[in-house]
Amino acid sequence: MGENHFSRELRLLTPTHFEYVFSNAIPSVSPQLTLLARKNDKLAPRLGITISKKRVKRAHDRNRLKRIIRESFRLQRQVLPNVDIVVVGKSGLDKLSNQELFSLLNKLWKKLSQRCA
RNA sequence: GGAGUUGGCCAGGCAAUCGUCGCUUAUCGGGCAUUCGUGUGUUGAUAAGGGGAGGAAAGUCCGGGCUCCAUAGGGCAGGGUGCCAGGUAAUGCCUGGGCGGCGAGAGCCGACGACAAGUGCAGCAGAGAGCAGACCGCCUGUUGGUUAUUCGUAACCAAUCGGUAAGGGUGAAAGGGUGCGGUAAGAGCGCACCGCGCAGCUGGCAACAGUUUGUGGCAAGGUAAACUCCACCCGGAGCAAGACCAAAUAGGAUCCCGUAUGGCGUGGCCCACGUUGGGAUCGGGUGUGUUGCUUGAGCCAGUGAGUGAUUGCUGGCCUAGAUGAAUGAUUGCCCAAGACAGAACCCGGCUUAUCGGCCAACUCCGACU
RNA sequence: GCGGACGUCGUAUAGUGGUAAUACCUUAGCCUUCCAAGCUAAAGCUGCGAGUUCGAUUCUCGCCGUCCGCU
Repeated sequence: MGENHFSRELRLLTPTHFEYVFSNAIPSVSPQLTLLARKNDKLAPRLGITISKKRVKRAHDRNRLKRIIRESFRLQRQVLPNVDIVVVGKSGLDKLSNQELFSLLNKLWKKLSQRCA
């Protein structure tokens, strides 16, 4: 297995996982995105994404945003501590270009790893 | 060459690196089940191979398949469709035809049955709006007045009893059109032509068309996306349907109602059919399990039938199946510079969004031969 | 994914084919020393696009938006 893989162990899969994060989270906020994190007992960080239909209307855009968030997480995974992260999309998220979203996420990952360290 | 109409097709490409979801094969390791054992099944990791969104995947507006309720049966209610014929699993779709409208043409558009069955509706304006109606006007008569007079009356004015649908005016709409006759003035009152209805005949499966036929006699005004009538169609719910596994809408406790001409069984009511209690609360326990899930009214090619939609036969092909949900990111090159946009049970249509490009057939205009 | 309901002044609601109504709000005036209350007046709406009709908020169709229910 390569170093930058992204398999099912690295995702939040069930509502109980999400509840765990929401109940006691360390935030990292920007106008378009909110990141919530909480330390887990695993050996790697895990990612969950919520973007509601109300915030981003088109399925096509929701898929695009989720792909880019996953891709960014995959590339920055080695830098992150062992935490569960939930990415919450907000209104206006679909206005960002791919480049803008990547740089925004990089900032937020760094902020999170500082706070959780 | 320009302008246009119709039908069909494509939906950026290539390379490198990293990554994602199924499938197949191989290797490795562990657990479980089974076996005396080899082994087999299941599961995990790695590697390789091959596959992985659309023409609209969208809206959910129709029609079906499939599943459960009864094998979905009868009636009422309700809803839908609406020129004719054909196609289809079926349709509100498609094809061909008819009729009407638009266009110079190729072509395009049309909820296009019935108001000479019944009931209703039409504000304001206007005299009158429904087996109509007299405001102005036109005309006969009567009465009164004035003028003229051949003393019989005549003309004009006013009032009034009537007649009249030609003209004016109102309105979205005022009960055929033109001409001649006719009349006090008029009028389908009569006649001619045109238009219209009904019947016959001819052509056509039919819608409908034609008619040098007969007849009516000018009505039967408009409106059915008003009720309604006529013809045809429709049982309800939806994969969060449903099925399987485990104790699993279970089993248990308490209370209330009911005890059969009753209750329940899925979505209006009655019948019929099936079944035999129903409801509330408490307590306990528990899945984001497996399946349904992709081979299908499937696609491609050839050929036969048909004007066509479509369909018969033969051969070939397998082309997403996720379940917090997969096609992406970065870089480089090329060009016509990339729009709208992401499957969630599956098909057939319709509608809506959409950068551009290609092909075929046809129409009109111009030039040349 | 499936099913259902609703769009009328800034807000909450009426309106069954003929000039779109009511209350609060807003603005102006009167009243008051001033404010509030009260009185008077004004302004401001049928989600969008087609169709039927003489005429559409109303009837029909298509879009757009909002809300609700079903693991």
